[in-house]
Amino acid sequence: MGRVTIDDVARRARVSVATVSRALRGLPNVSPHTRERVLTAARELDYHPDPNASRLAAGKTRTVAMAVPSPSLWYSGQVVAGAEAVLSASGYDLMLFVVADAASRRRLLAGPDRLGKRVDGLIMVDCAPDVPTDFPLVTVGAEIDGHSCAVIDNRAAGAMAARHLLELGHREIGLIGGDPDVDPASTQGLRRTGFLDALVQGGVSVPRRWDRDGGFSVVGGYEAMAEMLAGSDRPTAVFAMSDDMAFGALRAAAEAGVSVPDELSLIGFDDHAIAFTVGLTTVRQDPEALGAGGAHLLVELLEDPATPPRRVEEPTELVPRESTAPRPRKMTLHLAEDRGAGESRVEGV
Amino acid sequence: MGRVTIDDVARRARVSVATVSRALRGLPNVSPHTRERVLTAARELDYHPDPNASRLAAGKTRTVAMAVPSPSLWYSGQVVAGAEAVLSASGYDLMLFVVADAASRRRLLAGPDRLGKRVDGLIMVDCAPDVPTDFPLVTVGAEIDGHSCAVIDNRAAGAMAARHLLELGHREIGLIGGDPDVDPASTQGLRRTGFLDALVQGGVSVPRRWDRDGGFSVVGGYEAMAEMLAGSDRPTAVFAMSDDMAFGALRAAAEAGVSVPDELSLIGFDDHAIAFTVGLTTVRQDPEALGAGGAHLLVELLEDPATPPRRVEEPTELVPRESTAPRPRKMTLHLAEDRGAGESRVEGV
DNA sequence: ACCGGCGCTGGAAGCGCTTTCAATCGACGT
DNA sequence: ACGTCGATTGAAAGCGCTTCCAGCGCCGGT
Repeated sequence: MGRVTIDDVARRARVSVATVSRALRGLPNVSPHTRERVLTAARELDYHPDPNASRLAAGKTRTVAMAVPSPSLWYSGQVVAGAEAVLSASGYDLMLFVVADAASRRRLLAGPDRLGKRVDGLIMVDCAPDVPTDFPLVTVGAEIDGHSCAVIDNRAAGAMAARHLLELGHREIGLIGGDPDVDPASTQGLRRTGFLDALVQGGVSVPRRWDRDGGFSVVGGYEAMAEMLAGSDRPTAVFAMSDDMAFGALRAAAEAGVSVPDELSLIGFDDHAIAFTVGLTTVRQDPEALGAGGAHLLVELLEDPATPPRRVEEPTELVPRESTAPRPRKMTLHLAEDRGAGESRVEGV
Repeated sequence: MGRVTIDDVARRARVSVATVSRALRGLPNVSPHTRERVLTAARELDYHPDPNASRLAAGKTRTVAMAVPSPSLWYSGQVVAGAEAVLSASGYDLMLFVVADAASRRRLLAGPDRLGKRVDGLIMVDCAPDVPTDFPLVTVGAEIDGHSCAVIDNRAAGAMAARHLLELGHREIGLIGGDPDVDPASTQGLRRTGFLDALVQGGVSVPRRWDRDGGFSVVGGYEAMAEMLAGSDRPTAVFAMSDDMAFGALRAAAEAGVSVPDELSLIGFDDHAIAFTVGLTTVRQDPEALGAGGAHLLVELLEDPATPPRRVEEPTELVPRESTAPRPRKMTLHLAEDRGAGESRVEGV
């Protein structure tokens, strides 16, 4: 088995290999009768063309690569799963590359050694090529000129979280995200500015000490929240830019004896499968759909290289649960007459 | 770029393509001087051999496949990440296949169409080939004769969970696992019987109504626990065979007003990144190490096909946290004289 | 000085498939 | 009945690399 070549099929069907090749690939100019004979012969022999030979001769691999920065994130897993499903349905194989740092990302594209010769196209998850390229690629999560992408409206989603907090009356608001100085055009940059801008519209701004980097990991979120809570003054609400970080934050709050949502409202992002479990209010996105969308886009592009770039946007949705609540009322009395200095607060119901 | 062939290098180095091929691959019978010239030429031209052409001619792809049943599980993500790291370090590319059902699994191996011609070897995660095969493959999680594997001692790990519960004094114990009638030799079969057997050793058996299938998903665990708690009598402790299910179970308990660990102890399995967040007692395993181990095993096998099968076992560890506690004390008074019937219970401290 | 070897090289035959390009065969038009 | 055109089909030339095999200097041995 596995040793059947196109010659065997040709011999059995009593035609030339050229005809077999054409018949099997559904090309025109093959009489129905001949085609039938070839197909039968191929079936009987359990023939399957050697993909490498095809590739060598034709330049197609029926394989696409996927570049993922952090494969162990829940989000990444979902995206990959979504993409795999449509790719395999379309007859493509999936090659997975982890591009944790810029170096490996560059190597992936710059070096035609790997990619170009091994795969027909590339799906980049939440990252983009460092240099422009004409290699067939689409992005998921991130957006970049000249290429199709499957994304969510991160600005709007961030704003959604902000408005939710604002509507609950919160004014002292913290943020657990990634690097505060990240590229504003990146996925997390948009989410961040969308959130911050909406807050500003509501007259609220986030002081730097409440704007922390949680590294998008559970323990990162834990530490960020712990530090925020250790400060002299605390926010009454916090937006964690991923549910993973929110879970960590929840723990930190519990350990600090800060009750959620009574003293602190927390909203996450993703609607991680586990989120409902702890009653986490969050902004839902569907990474599996994103992955599937990206895969569709790429297949479309490979099928017809002339396809112009498209942008498909998956919806996003606020999922209110138990981790957010109206801001605890605080009355602020200005005691003008009293000892000259400022103000003091009295907590009320 | 990318159009450089071995001929170009040969021409530039003023040697034959045969020599270039040998020199580049470090084969013997090339004089140091010649080799140097070839390497230089290759570098200057930024030459990279076409993997497809090599494969066609030599039969090697420097690519390995990974078959994963449920790619979106936290466990799977970790395994893949671990494997990817060592594979890419060893110069192999990773192809990912999702084999959700037996059909796709069979197709993957039986049909030499895909695998055999595309990859040098295969890593099967928590699953095994349906038919014996001599294709180079190793398993992760599962064990199977004749092939190397990277595993944990599921029996021992299951027993560990059982003993923990037993030591806390629990006697009414429930189980949230997969299909109760699963193959006892499979990953979950071993974990299950390890747990059950250890319980029996402690004189405890799990009645069927407390032995539920949680499908290894969060909501599956939720539903399983909800049903268990809805019954007339409840266990005082439950072992969820994955943390995901445990998270769901935790939620179900909360909704049922059953306090953990006061009224119900819950122990999970995995030590999911989020587990510490909810104080889940669990049995830790390191899926990333498993993936890395499997990858090593496969690389070893590919490098030297004569390598005999090896079994590497990763350690497992009980991580006691807040979700388990001593069994609530119950005194059972046999009121012999009283109204004939059996017994009644009085809860004590 | 002659011969068997050994180390290094180049020539050339594929690996299995795709793709011109030319040849073949009817059918059709006049 | 003859030339033509389109639909089919086959022969053959690669795709870029590996590898078998033969050729060639140059060594030590006799």
